[in-house]
Amino acid sequence: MARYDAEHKQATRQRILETAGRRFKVDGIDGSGVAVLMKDAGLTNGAFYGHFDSKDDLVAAMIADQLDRQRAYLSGLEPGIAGIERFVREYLSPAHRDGRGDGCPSSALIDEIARQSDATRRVYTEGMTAIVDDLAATLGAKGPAARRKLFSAFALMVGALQLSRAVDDPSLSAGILARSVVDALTLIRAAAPT
Amino acid sequence: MARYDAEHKQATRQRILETAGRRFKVDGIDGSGVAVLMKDAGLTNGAFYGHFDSKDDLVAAMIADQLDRQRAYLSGLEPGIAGIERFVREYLSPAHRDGRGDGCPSSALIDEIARQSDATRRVYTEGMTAIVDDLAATLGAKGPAARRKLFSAFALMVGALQLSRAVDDPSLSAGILARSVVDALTLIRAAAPT
DNA sequence: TGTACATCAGTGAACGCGCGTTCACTGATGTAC
DNA sequence: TGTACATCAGTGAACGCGCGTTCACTGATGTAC
Repeated sequence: MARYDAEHKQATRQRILETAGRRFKVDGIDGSGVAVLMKDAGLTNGAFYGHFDSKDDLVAAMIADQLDRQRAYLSGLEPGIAGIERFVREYLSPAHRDGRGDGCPSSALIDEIARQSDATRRVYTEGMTAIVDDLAATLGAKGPAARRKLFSAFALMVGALQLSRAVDDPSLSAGILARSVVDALTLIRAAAPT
Repeated sequence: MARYDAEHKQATRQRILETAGRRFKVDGIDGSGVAVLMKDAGLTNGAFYGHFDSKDDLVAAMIADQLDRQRAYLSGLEPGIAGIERFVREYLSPAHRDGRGDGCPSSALIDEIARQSDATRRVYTEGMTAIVDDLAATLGAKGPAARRKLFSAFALMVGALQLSRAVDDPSLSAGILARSVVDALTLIRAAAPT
């Protein structure tokens, strides 16, 4: 292979992270093999270890990357409660339910994250705290109580999306999403200062 | 091996279901091998296929069994809102967070359930609907709107327990549980007829 | 009552396969002279 | 300007291992005679 300029290897690593994120969210972490991940990224299995120490190392990096992307998406919304309402409606939509690969890493992987290495759980905790603190700031809410209220509201969103995916009855699935939009917005409004 | 009485094989099947339920909830479905499951149950790998057609078949039977147990547990609580409050507090407790193996199958496995066969998702949908309808009946609530409200409240409980397990900061984990008790009870009270 | 046999839950070795990981090798290009 | 060489991202075969599944076999007991 060619000798590349300085950014090339970094770009390949980023490409592996992107495609691995999608794969992991669709098939699970245990359900996705390194060889398949690399083929998705247009490479062969052997090249993996030039970019990551191990699959565990990739998992931690991929969680960090996914939460960075989610945070960036949220920072692009209009400020205040209006942007958050938009977020809640998009999150609890049939499109998000049916598009795991492009969706929220928490809703697709949280069961497995709880079983991962200390490093991965650390990175998840940091990423989620950053996101929730951003949301609190947008609402003008401060302090640990506001953070807890927003984590609780986010928990409802994660749980509702997961239930809507697990259930095989389309009208029940749609009903769960619709109801949880109302409930999530109620909890979020209660977290904003009056 | 000995020739056994009529109940023997049924009892063995039940033992496999119990131990598999615990294993799957601790290590995940993809993370638990048939040989290990059988060793847990005091048998060797080959005996498995005398009881189940495949690992997929076991997974569906195990989800049905786990939800049956959860439903039986709920039916043993005192009737009315008092029993439900007790359920919510036990569900969102540090003991449940730290005891995946003995806990709620939804909180441990819902990500994976969404990726399972049609048969497993069918069984999950039926089991969850039965549980939620029982809760609605206890509250004296009826109809699809009450069902949706209770599914939404249960989604909050599932999501909050999962978040409390995924996060590596003990005080954040405890804070999420404490806050979500309050929020879950608010949503459940709002689902009861006035 | 005593013995030969049918039953069948469970055993354990073996199957092909994909897993995570290692490593000797390739080959296009930047650099040195 | 032309050529030899060092670099290093990526290749692809191979490693030991555990996976889900199959199957010929075992052996204690109920039943037939």
